[in-house]
Amino acid sequence: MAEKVTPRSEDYSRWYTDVVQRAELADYSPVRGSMVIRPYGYALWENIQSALDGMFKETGHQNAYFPLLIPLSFMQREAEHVEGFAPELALVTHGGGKELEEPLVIRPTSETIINAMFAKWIKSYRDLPVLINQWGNVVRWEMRTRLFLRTTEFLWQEGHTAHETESEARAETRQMLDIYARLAEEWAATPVIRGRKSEAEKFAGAVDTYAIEALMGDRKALQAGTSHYLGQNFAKVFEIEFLDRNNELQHPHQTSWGASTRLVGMAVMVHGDDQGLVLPPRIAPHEVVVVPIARSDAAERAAVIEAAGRVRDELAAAGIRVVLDDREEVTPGFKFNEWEMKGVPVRIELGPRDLAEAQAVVARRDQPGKESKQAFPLTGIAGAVREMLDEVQEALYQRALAFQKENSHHPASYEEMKDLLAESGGFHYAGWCGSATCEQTVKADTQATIRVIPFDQPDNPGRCIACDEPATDEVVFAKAY
RNA sequence: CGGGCUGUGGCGCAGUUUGGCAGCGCACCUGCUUUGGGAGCAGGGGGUCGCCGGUUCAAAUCCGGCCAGCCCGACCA
Repeated sequence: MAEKVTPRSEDYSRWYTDVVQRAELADYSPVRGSMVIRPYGYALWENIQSALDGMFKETGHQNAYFPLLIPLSFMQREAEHVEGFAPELALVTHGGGKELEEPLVIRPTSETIINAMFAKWIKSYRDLPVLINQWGNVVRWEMRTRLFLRTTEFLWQEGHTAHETESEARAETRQMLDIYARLAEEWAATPVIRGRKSEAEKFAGAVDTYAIEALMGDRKALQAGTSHYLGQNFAKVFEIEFLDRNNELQHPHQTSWGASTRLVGMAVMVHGDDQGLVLPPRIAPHEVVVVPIARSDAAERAAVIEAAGRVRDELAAAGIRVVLDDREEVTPGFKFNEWEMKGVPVRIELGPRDLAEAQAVVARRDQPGKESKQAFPLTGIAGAVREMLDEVQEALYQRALAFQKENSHHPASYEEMKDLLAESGGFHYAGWCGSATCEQTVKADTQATIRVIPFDQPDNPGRCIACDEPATDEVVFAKAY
């Protein structure tokens, strides 16, 4: 596989690109801006996917699938929506050797086609709520791309719901944002800030956009999931109407919400180190790798391999995702480095010395080096490893949380914020008067944008960091991906 | 789309200044010895030098054009 990666401190961008490729998460494809997700990266995505999918279903959503190709005219119905997406649309103009009468867009998101269908399906308040999710791919013609973080085509899920009332729809929006926050925090071990987007940052066509924002290792913010309250905007233009309980015609209130393979990039950037990936156990394709240390003596070798197989079976029986690396063509030292590159949370080494003492040597990925290795008795090893995996999960979260706190600032003045942003990035909590002008001023001066207006607000938001007028909210400024 | 860098076996590069047999390291294949932190030795396979054109006896090398990728900015999950 691979040797070393560019050190994180030397060049974070290159470090990220190196790690993604050398850990075999993804590779560049022949098509500009698009990527191939390799089996190891896809396994990671599948774990994220199944965690989310489970939470969606627990909250009453059903999966469905809508087509990739959307009539251009559908996209044009909602004015803000088309304006927002027009620059990044990919168009299909020919099919079957002929020019199409109407161009088709490759979906950048599916609000329009889904709502066109909702209009057919929703007639009565008894049809509501409609709670639908779709797993699929979308295409947005991006100028600058980065593996997982921004590619022309990416995988995601998009939820689309319709409700009788605004309050019900708004509650749905918040519920789904909470699910994204749980995914980030409980599964990906990444603390996030929950909040609302400013007018400038919100989804094209939404009334309100909510998002979770996480802090990456280079102190830049990453939007890790969004949830939109769409109001009746789409319902009106797609003529979705239902008869309410008073026999009156109404437009439903709607939501949409999405999270993408970007979450894979987030996990890489939050936890990785100079040895490569560091994966939170709950989303890691393999939670444990067993590496037998077998010398040439045939009998000894057979005994070690057999014992390693038993350890593997015992862990698997305990529900742990475990892999036995019994390759003979590479040395144990090579395997250690390779699995560290791939971020496997726990490694078990088993050699003749261990067999003699009925033990195995266990190493944690989040505590690199030989020093942190410890020996566990083979008896009851599955339980001990289970416990260690939980500790690793928690330790990764606590470390990321400490990093986020260290890099969250409450600048006393605009000058201070500008200096801090130029030096080191991070989250900057500051008052904002609510004007787009001040938002733009900050962006022009510092490249930082309002990432979120957090739900958690202080009693008094103080004064606007840019204009010093009384603030309406405390917001989080940061440079973002 | 602007600025910068780079295109030479799978990967990383040298060779380009001064035109003259296409090389090195890693990876790959075979064999033997190895195996507790990226093994050793021996043998072997693999490249129309990004593409098109020009100059020349001769082009990876000089000239013109084009294309692609990466990094930095404006747009975005």
